[in-house]
Order: sequence, then structure tokens, then C-alpha cells
Amino acid sequence: MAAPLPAAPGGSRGRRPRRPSGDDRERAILTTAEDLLGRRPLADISVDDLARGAGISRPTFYFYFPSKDAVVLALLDRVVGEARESRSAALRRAGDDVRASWRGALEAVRSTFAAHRALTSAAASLLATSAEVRALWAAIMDGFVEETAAAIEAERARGAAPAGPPARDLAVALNWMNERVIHVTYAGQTPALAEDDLIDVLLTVWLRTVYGSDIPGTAPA
Amino acid sequence: MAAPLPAAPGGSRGRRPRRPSGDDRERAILTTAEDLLGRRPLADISVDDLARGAGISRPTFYFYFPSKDAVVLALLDRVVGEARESRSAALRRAGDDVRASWRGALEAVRSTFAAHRALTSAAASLLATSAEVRALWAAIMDGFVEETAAAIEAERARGAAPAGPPARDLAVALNWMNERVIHVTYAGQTPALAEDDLIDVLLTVWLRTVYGSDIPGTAPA
DNA sequence: AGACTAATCGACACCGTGTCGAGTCGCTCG
DNA sequence: CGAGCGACTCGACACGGTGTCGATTAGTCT
Repeated sequence: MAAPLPAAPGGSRGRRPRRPSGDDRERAILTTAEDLLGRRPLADISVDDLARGAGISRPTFYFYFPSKDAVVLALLDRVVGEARESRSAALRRAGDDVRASWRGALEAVRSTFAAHRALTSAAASLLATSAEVRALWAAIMDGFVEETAAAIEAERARGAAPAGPPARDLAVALNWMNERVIHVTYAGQTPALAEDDLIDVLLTVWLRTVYGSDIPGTAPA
Repeated sequence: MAAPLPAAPGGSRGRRPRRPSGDDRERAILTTAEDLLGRRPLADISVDDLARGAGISRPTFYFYFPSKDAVVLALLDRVVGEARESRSAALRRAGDDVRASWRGALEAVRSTFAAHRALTSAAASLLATSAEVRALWAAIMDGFVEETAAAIEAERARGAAPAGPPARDLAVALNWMNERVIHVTYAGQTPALAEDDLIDVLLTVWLRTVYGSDIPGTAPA
């Protein structure tokens, strides 16, 4: 995971504070951020809050992170890796039960998001303002799309799925659908799905899109 | 110096009041906002920019709008109405060609978004911070979902569409998919679809979801 | 011990927001 | 006509947040 993590001055990441727990500070900032995000939206958290929470002064905060956003980015980086890995694993753990394999991929992403609702909301709000967050998000979505497209193509190749639009295009649509539906559902917005129905509904759309025909019955006279 | 945007609204009609009327000012603020949003993101536009663009001072701005967000909300309100209406019309203009009817609904939303990319991006960034914008957005999505669910149920009732998850649940997923895919595509983010393929891909997913079966072929031994 | 470096923070400059109070303008009514 | 009113305007200010600079301390390394 080589994302633009916060490095203080020089390029390489070598800072190893010996005595007074300098690296602890970084961790303290991170956990403070996670904690505060659970209580109020990112916009209502100032650098000062983060600093005080970590037991340091505001200027000192800037020794560790270039900005508030960078903290969220660092947090996000971890979670994104988690999601990616757990999803790939689920997809690889396919076996012969195709349906279970798709379900596993959906479930992997869902559970990761669910475990980090607060962070996810913060990320969503940065999506609009931070190019770095946008890049990170694009990267993970790209990975999902790539993987999904490959799976669709494999299914088409073995004759299980019908032809249609480019696999990648379907994958783009399906993965963004997931992103949004999962997000609104866990962020408590509307219109959303019930948390318990989430996976079933998404899975239905995925399966019908990948395997289903798109020829509607003609209208009755 | 500050050059007020639309100084003389036209008329060969004589004798406007020396001072431009309040309505003119309000309109000037709105058009300034629209104009500036075409050049830079909302976050880079200050109340002062809006005020100067409209030829008034910053405090005067607050006479017309309570905040920068309220301006975007006002703009958004118009566009949302437009989208809603044009989509309902398309859906009502159905006729017996079911496929064309679905396509029309998709196209209606697409073209409205496309005609107001800048505003849409601004709205997206406020989604995180403004409860009013969130409410407005939720309202329009709710309307879409309601309409979509009714259409799906009608198709099921006449035997054209198979049973499955509640129509409303499918409608939620499909409409959020549209929202997101259209947004990333027109905002130039990734992964996105080509603008020309947008409708075809979305339509495929919609049709397969509404009319298709979700039973994948079993894997070969 | 002297030198060097990571870490720390007080103080400051800056920017954007929102409000207050003191006006101005043009209209209407007695 | 001129007094009064309500719509409108803006200079000045208070506030809260950001990011930076320079001085200072505390440990580490010859």
C-alpha cells in the first residue's frame, strides 16, 4: 500500500522517535480522529480537537500530518486495503458455487464498510474537496471493476452468461451501485434499504445483470 | 473595479428605479453563482466572490441569502424540479413500447444532469455538509424510486416481469446506481463510462434486473 | 562537552464567515 | 411638502479556523 501517507520533511519514511514516544503521537492522532469521527461529522472536527485529543499542541500536530484531511486519508488507506483484500479473497475462494462466490464478494465489501461507517462518511465528504481521497477512492473502485469485469468475462467464456455490453461497463455500473447503496444505507440516508436486505437485493441485481436476459416481455394488446 | 454583471435587464421600457430592485439583485447572485461554478469548485468560491459578482457588498449578500449554501440550494431546487418533471413525462409518455419507455426515463435524468454538470458537482459536495441539500436530494430520489417501483409492479402484475425482491428495493438500487454512474461520468471521475455508452449500459442493467432471471448456469465439472 | 536533530509550542499573519448598527433611498400618506 | 417607514446598503468588527516561523527543549551521537 504505497499511498501518499504523511511524511514530515524528507522523502523517505525513517522517523523513529527514540524516547518520548513520537510514533505513539502519530497513533494517538489517528485513534483520536477515529474516535471523534464516531461522535460528530468531520466538518465539526478541527485540527485543534485532534491535537488536544492526542495530547499535543496544534502546531505540533502539523509536525505529524500536513492537514486534517491527511489524517482521514491515512485512516482510509488502511480500510481500503482491508476491503480490497477481503473482497479478492472471497472472489478467489469461489469454488463451483457461482452464486455463493458473488455473494461473498458483496458481503466482503459490505462488512468492511459497515465496520467503519464513520470513516466512510468522512471520506465521502472529502471526496468533494480532496484530490488525494478522490484518487484513493478511484483506485479501489478501479480494482473492484477490474476484478468484476474479469469474472463476468470468465462466465461468458464458459457459456454461463449471455453476451451484452462490455463486461467492464457492466462492472462499472454494478460497483458504483454497491458503493452508493451501501453508503446511503449505513449513513442512514434515504431512500435506502434495510440493512438485512442489502446483500440479497444487490445480489439479485448483480446476478440478473450478469446472467439474465434483457428482453422484456412485450406489452399485452 | 467591480463590474456588476447584468446591469440593465433589457427593456426599452423606460424608467427603472435608480437602484436595481431586490429581485434583480437576487437574480444577479444566482447567475453569478452559476457562472462561477462553471469555473471552479464550490469550495473555492466565497461569499465575497458571489457578492462582488453581483455588484454588492458582502453584508448585502446576507440580506438576500442566509449563506453560500442557500444559493446553491435555490439553484438546485429549479433543476430538481426540471428533472422530476421531465422524467415523469417520459415515463407517462410510455405507450406500448416498454423498452422505449424505460429508456426515456433514463434519458430524461441523464440530460438534465448533463445540462447542469457544475451545479451537480456543487450539490454533491454539499451533500456531506448541508442537511437541506440532503433533504432535497432525498426527496427527488424518493420520487424516482416511487415511480420506478410502481412501474416494476405494473410489469409484474401483467406477467411481463418475474417476481423477486420487493419492487421498491430494486428501485432503490437501480436509481442510486444511475445517480452515481451519471455523476462520475459527467464529473470526469474514474472508473466511469463513456458518455455515449451511458444510457445503453444503464438500460441493460435496468431491463435485466426488472425482467431477467437470476439463476446462473451451474459451473461445469 | 559540544554538536546535531527530533520534537514542541507561543505567537502571529491570514482568511472567510456572519452580525450589528448606522446610515441612504424612494415611496406613501397626512 | 415633509415626516415616516420599510426596503436596502455597507463599514467595521468579533470570531473561529488554518498554517507558518522562530525560539526552545530534550534526548542522541560522537
